[in-house]
Amino acid sequence: MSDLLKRLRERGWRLTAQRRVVAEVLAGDHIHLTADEVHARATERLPEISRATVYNTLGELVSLGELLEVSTDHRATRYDPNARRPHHHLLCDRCGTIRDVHPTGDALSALPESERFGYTVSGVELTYRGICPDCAV
Amino acid sequence: MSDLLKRLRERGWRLTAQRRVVAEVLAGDHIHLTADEVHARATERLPEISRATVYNTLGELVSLGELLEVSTDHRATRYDPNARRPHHHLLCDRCGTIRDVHPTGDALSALPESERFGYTVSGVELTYRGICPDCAV
DNA sequence: CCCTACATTGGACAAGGTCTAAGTCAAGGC
DNA sequence: GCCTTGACTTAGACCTTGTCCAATGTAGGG
Repeated sequence: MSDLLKRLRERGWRLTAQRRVVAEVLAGDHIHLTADEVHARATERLPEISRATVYNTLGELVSLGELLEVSTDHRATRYDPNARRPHHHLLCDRCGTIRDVHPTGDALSALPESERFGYTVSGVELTYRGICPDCAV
Repeated sequence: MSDLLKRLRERGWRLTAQRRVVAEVLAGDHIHLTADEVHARATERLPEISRATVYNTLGELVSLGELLEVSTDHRATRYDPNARRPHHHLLCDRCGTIRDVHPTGDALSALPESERFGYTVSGVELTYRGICPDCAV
């Protein structure tokens, strides 16, 4: 966490209370909050933080490569703090819970040249779908 | 296309002019329209069709398994008529164009038991990202 | 400790999508 | 062929998510 803040400082980030709180709220594994959830949790620690600042900060962290946007459905975008460790997602179709997973193999090389249509392919996202243990009752 | 309408009729779908037009608009390969685009094209053939009906019809086709929702970014959901033929997607990060692709291998079996967290895994989506030839200039 | 460029704020705005109440019509029964 | 009825459609209000802006506040270098 303090690593993150240090890295950002080195890149010229001005360290404000708001930005620190947003970074704190996002720390951890299997964390995939929406912007509004981030705002709600940030408000607990810093009541006067505004929605606009949360959106701004999330956007900055995404462009700095510290945060990943995950859009699993037509609802709110979720933010994934594990941008520095590559991984994929396992999603519960009932409750929407997301887990980080690490499949074997290399999905990128599974796309043959003939299926690339002239695109320069730079990455691949895998989203596994299923029902989580809590919803399986 | 008439196959689709026939299948739906057998499942108790009442066949209206609006539903027929929506189905017609979605026919074809590499078609990934947003709801508003569907509405715009449907309006050309049936000027009085409403937005609500387009949304209703798209939603019904999705639950019937005839249509796939694709949410690649934080923008409008796109609808993919190739739900009956399994495939994945290749997406241009600049202009958002989507192509249907068929990678080799079985991504489902690439997720080991230890990474399933007790979920019943039923499917997997692959989204390749890159730059399309038109944007590569 | 001051200055200033950068950050934050609240509220207006926009896009995508859902809901409702009232009117319309497909299709089965006669 | 016509009636009936419950499913379908409609317009528009409304909700949620996200963006933008002008005014205000403040981190951090000098």
